[in-house]
Amino acid sequence: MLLIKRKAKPFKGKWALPGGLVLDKESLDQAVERELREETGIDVNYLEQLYSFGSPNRDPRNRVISVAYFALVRKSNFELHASTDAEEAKWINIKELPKLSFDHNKIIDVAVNRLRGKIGYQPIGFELLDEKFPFSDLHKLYELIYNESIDRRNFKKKFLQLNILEELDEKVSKGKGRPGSLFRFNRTKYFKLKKSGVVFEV
Amino acid sequence: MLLIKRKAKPFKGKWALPGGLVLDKESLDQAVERELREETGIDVNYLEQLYSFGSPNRDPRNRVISVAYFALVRKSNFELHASTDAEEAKWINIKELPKLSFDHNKIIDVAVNRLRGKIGYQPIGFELLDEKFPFSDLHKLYELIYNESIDRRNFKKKFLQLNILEELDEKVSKGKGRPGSLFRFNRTKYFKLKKSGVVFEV
DNA sequence: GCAAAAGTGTTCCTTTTACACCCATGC
DNA sequence: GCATGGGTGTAAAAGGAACACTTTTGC
Repeated sequence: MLLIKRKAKPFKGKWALPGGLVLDKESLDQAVERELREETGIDVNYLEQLYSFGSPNRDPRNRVISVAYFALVRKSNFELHASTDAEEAKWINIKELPKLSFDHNKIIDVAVNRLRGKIGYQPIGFELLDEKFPFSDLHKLYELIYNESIDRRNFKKKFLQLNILEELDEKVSKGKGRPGSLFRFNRTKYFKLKKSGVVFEV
Repeated sequence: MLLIKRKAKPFKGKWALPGGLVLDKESLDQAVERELREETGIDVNYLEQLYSFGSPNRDPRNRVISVAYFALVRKSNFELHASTDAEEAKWINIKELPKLSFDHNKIIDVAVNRLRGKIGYQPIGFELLDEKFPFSDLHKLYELIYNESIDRRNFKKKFLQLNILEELDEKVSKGKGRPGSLFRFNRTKYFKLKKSGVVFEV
């Protein structure tokens, strides 16, 4: 999770999700991208509206209705384009989340469930991986999100049968063990297959 | 679809989804239930937040951000509790929708897709059927929503295996043909199974 | 040469699909 | 008695789960 440290009251100094107010002439999506850029300096790969939160007392100041979005970002993207210092925005392991400002823990819960539900039938996992990745990264990603172990061989078989990955001629070594081929998600193939009625399902 | 005829400008006299403004001290869900009651006189069985629409010019008057909900209602409920006259609120077959006010056609698109996506893994179809229903009603419902024919025998086999329906001792005749048993969705059974990790999937 | 990770196939079992005949009722 | 819809079972095919040994590298 990418969190920011709040600079103003309420919850000053506590961690929170980035966010802000929608301007008069922009769409919701535009507002999200703008706020994210302003507060964390990143451009996102994937953006999806999550849910709108509107309990009357979720903000101690005023009535605030938040349209929450969730984004997927390659960590490498962030490291390259970061325009803020580490004090203000920080990646935090989702298993070590502190108590956040407002109802933001609840929002994260909803987001994680959405991701878990969606990654099985939409190829959004690639938005979290580098463009070229060893197969084990994909495997570990699914295991992480589902929070359970998946048979390596069956997973690979199934995924390769979908025919949306290309295996490259490059190999990469992770320090120890046999180096593995790099793979790349072929968006074009995916959309062609989707159009012709084939469904992605892992 | 349950539509209302607009009484005020803009789009006066045209069909639209029921809706209105959120009051200061109510949650979004409460606002939906209130508006629905005020404009159509019904209480809903099932309510789910759908999506928030916020393009800057979706309403010609002001900037309006709409948090859309979708509800499922038994038609019989509506006929009983209707508190409005037929001029103001009306059921319209979804295959015969006129062009609606604002971006409401788009909202309905999103809702139909949500329903289609969800009915396969959550037992929300029952919210559209009477409490006791012949099996053929359930079958027809799924065929209608998926817009494709489903083998009657396989569908029944699969559904009964889920073990969340009870077959009653009553039979009902539809005028012609052999009368069929009535069934009832057993919510308690469903939640027990869900808790124990069994997944509903049709 | 040993530890670590990658590559690869087969068998069994479960699930899904396709499909046809009989039964109860209204007219 | 005929038209209509309801009730039921089986066989073949496909898909998913379980599982072990070999290869390449770093140290």
